[in-house]
Amino acid sequence: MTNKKNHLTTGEFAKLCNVTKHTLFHYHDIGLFEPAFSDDNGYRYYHALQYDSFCAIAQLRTIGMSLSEIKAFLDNRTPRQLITLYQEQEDAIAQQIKQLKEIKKAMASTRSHMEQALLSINHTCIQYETQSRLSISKCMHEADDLEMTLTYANLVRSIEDDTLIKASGMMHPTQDLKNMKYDNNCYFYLCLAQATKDATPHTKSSGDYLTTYHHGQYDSLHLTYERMFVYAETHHIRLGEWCYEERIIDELAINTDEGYILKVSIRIILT
Amino acid sequence: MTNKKNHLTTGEFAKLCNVTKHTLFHYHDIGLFEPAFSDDNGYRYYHALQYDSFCAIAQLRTIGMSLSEIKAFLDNRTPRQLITLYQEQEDAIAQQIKQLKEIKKAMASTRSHMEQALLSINHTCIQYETQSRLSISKCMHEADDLEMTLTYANLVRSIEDDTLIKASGMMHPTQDLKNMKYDNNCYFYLCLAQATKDATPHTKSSGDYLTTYHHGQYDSLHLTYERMFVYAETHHIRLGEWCYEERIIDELAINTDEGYILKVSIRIILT
DNA sequence: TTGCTCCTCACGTCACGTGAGGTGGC
DNA sequence: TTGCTCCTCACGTCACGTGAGGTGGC
Repeated sequence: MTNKKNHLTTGEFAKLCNVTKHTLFHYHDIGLFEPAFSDDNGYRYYHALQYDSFCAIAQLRTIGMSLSEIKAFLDNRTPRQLITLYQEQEDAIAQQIKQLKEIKKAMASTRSHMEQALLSINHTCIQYETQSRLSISKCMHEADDLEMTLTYANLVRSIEDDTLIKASGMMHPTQDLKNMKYDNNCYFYLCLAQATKDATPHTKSSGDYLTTYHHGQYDSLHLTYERMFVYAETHHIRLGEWCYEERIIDELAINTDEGYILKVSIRIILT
Repeated sequence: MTNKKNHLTTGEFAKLCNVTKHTLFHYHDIGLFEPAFSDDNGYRYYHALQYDSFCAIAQLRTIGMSLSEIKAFLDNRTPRQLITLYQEQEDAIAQQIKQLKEIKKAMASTRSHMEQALLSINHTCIQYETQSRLSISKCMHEADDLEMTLTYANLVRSIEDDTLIKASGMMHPTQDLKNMKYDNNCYFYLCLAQATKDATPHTKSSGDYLTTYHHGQYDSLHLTYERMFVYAETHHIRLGEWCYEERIIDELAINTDEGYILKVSIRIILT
């Protein structure tokens, strides 16, 4: 039997590796990493040179591999295999970085919209917006809550899982709203980080938009539109075809009963 | 009691939300998200308008919050709270991106070192290297395996948890190696992504290095050094103070008994 | 009635963490 | 002997997933 003096107990080896004893127990249990030998009384003894081996496992853990993947990899390891693994990981990381950047950007944008919304209560102004491509739902006519929800949920499900939704809302034909038909020919839309193949596209063109942040319930939305139309008329502004209602402060920021904040915007046609 | 016709069963609502029924069961269990009402026979019924509420939870899940954190957040949600949360998340994401970039870069670098090592077997050449700052261990004299491991492990533990190790190895005084004293005054070193306060720094200066990829066991390393010293002498090359042995292909890529590949490099002093 | 859905246990997964209760070595 | 370490259960955590076995509605 190997001399115990040259070996480390579970506790000692764990301290060396900066993990708890239980991690070593677990790795032993699943056969991923075993002590150099065990005593008759069940005591585990690790050899100092096993440290390298443990570090290899720890390294693969940090890149997110599961213990069974690590076992499989180490059982068949070759320099070529490692090179391939790293190549794959680098690609995956590049993907992740891209995703994270998009998420971060979307959050910052949402934040700034929220800040603006909290400042400008029901106040109409003119804002410039850049062009954006929207994915839109099927057209809705006099839809009830259930149908609307189903339509919206279908739109959300139609996009790929890892596509980020940067903004969402509803759009109405301006003419219908002027005629006080609030549930005719309206669509849900999503503004996505990447364009999706499946969903129907709609281009929200760049330009100046007559903009109001609507605070409160949906049923007072018609008042906001009426104010905007009056504003347009008194200022001799011609309005574009579509009215966009974008969700700025919703369920995520506030309880349903307190009312959302919507950013209502209608393009200004230069005459 | 509310009319069932206007409501969705667990299965229907789950499909809408793109999750399994069990997710809804679980959220119900922990009181995170409950059906609009339950029937006498225990059937759960969800209202279409609850979809928004579910989406809020799903959104917070995608940014990595735990269910209890989500519950706590939603219980106290305000637009201000959300803005703060997003700000924190953005900072955290920026950190993550930085980390991922470093990991990716380190992997690519390791990969290219490995590729080179696999091509250049025991062949001596001259390579230019940029300056790097190394964190070094305490000095070792005639240390055995155990002491060496302890020293190396201490060095590794001395750096902060999230600091990436880009490369590691050992350095010897060139003079000692020339005198065939292979375990005098040698140090372990780590090349870190960020400089750490605690560890002792050592600067590996930029310049041309006499370089060999040593394949095989440690005990044949002296042969490699002898070859390098002969090469230096025949080419009238003056060598720098330190010899660096960097681990290129180790436990992670190959089984211990097959022997590592080390990159041995000694700076060339211009005369 | 058939076929589908609903329900509630109860146990599994993943990589350990956290004691409890008992033993062994210096 | 004291104080520390070692061990093995066994159960907990997290966010569900996976059946089993039974019931209910159209």
